[in-house]
Amino acid sequence: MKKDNRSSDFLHIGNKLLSWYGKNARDLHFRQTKDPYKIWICEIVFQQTRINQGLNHYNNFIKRFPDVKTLAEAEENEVLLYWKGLGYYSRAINIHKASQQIMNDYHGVFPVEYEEILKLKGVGKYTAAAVSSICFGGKMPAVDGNFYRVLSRIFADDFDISNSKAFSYFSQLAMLVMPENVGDFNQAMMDLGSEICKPKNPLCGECPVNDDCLAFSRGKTSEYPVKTKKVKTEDLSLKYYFVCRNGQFLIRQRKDDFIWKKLFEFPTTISRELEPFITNVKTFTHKLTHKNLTIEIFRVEVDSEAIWNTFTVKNQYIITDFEASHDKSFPKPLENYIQNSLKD
DNA sequence: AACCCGGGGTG
DNA sequence: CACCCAGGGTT
Repeated sequence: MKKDNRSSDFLHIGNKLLSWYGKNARDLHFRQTKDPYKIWICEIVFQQTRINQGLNHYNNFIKRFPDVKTLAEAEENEVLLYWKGLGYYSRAINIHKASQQIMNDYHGVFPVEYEEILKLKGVGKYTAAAVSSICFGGKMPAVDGNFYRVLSRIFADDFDISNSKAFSYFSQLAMLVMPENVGDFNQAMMDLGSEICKPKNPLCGECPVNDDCLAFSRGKTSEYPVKTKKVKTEDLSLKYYFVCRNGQFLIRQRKDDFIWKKLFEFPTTISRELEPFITNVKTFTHKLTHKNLTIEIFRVEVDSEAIWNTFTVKNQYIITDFEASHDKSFPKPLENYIQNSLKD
């Protein structure tokens, strides 16, 4: 009786998932390609992002940057513009750097080996496994939040997914289940996790592996996965000055630390001479995953060209207007403020 | 190993 | 309101 790592008693689970995937795969057009560039962009766009939320961004991005070379030769700010509103902006910065890595280190040819793909900026073990398996027949499970949920339920495993060892732990569980066709298996797990084995109210009646699911047979799917670490949010206040004159206003680019990396924003301070020009202030709130923002925007309508020039030049602000601001990427709440200003 | 990074959807 | 999402980087 042969007994290697791949002929586990649980292999039939992976095969059921494969055959389920064959009939029930979500109709996503990027599944029609094995172009590693497109799959890579796809994986980055949809990190921590639901398909419906990122689909337009993905399509527009691919249309503007259809290949590695086009992306590598683009300006970083234009890449950021195509990422506007998606969040986690370091993804855009890293994707751009990685495209230049591919041009410089791999002669513009997307690397085939998992270990090489892993060297690209912004590509971690999940993404390297996904691209490798989908495009090149790699044999690594693409372990993500779906894997955690599905596997912890099937095995009724209470391993804490907050634990930093969760990735390697569930990778080993995945190996027990994983069939030969790893690319389709990885995507099957994504679809099952998204459509059937959902975080709340999973559709176990429609699940192809409900016979194999310990959590289901025990009526305890809601207890998995176990996650001890709770999300904590803190309050943060931001104050901006919308300094404008003759339809123009002042902006600057943020650093690549803290939130909204390298996005554009309004001045956060003004000189004393500008204070008399404040005409109104708008206060609103904006929720981020780890922060509750309170944002105050003081509108400063400058009627003195001398003061405008002095302030603008001294602080090296960028002068823009409503039309030109469409070429820059602003944080969501500031984007909204600019849009509302058009109606005033 | 702990912490940080967005925006939108869900129950 | 808490939790989740085709995670990765930094410290």
